[in-house]
Amino acid sequence: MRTAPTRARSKASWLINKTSVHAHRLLTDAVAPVGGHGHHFLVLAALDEFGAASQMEIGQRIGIDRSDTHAIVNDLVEQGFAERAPDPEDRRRNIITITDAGRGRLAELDRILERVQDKLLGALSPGERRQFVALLTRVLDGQEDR
Amino acid sequence: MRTAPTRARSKASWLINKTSVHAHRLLTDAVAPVGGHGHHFLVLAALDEFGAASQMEIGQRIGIDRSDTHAIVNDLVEQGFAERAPDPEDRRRNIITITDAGRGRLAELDRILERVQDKLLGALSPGERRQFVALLTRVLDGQEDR
DNA sequence: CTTATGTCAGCTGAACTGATATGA
DNA sequence: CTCATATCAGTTTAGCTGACATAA
Repeated sequence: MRTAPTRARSKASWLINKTSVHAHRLLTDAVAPVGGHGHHFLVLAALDEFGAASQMEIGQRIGIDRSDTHAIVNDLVEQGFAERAPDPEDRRRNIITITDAGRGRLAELDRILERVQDKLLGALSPGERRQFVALLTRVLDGQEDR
Repeated sequence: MRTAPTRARSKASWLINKTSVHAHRLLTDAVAPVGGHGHHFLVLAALDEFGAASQMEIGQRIGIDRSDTHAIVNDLVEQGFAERAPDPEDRRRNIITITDAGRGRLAELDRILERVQDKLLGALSPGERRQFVALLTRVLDGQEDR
């Protein structure tokens, strides 16, 4: 069954929004059993990839609000996946560091997200998936360079 | 500037969600001056393309909740873009019909969305846009056939 | 003084849930 | 009785805004 009128289907913005709803649901469903939200993965991934950072930096890297970064870091610290310490060089800042437990958690989330990816892109061949991700990345970059 | 860690970037679900936020903002910004929301376009488009329908049918066609369909149809009726009348054959139902004013509004929204599309996919060539939409459509269809 | 960072409280819109009334 | 449809009220969550304290 076609779930939408073809003229609406031709609008990429609608397609993206709808797909995003599915993606989000797949992700939250997959992550729920281990407790935690999608943003936890992003923050841990940023810490693992770029090293310890201030909350401001983390938020900018992954494109989330500083208020939300604050809350997520709180969660991670509470669960022992990250540590928050004042920056001796700039006492306005907190330096956030990923712990060993955090790296373990990250690996776990990574596996989960890999499965989500498979479910989401199940209709595409490996080559098409790469193409799709490449196109999406360019679209997103185009938006963020505004 | 890269706005996200590469390992997170490699997750299509994150890319889609982020792009969706941009798309949504572009759309609401573009539609705001004429008053109305993105869903108004979808409902009008569905009515124009498939003809008068019950609210249930409309909601299913464009994939939105019955409660929200109700509210949107209220708006459209209030603005004179659609009419709601009881179905003589099944008095549980309302038959929603698009008006001439509604068709005019639809054309207007269509032009606006075309410009949104251009802004959103500005980084892609015409051929790439077609490819992108085709891939997105297949991903979405794959999700909806669950 | 201005600016950057962190923290907190609250707002808004989207998607959804549950309850209810009515009619098939 | 059940099921489908419409309506309404309320929940949840993401993304965001504004205010404020602290320190550069």
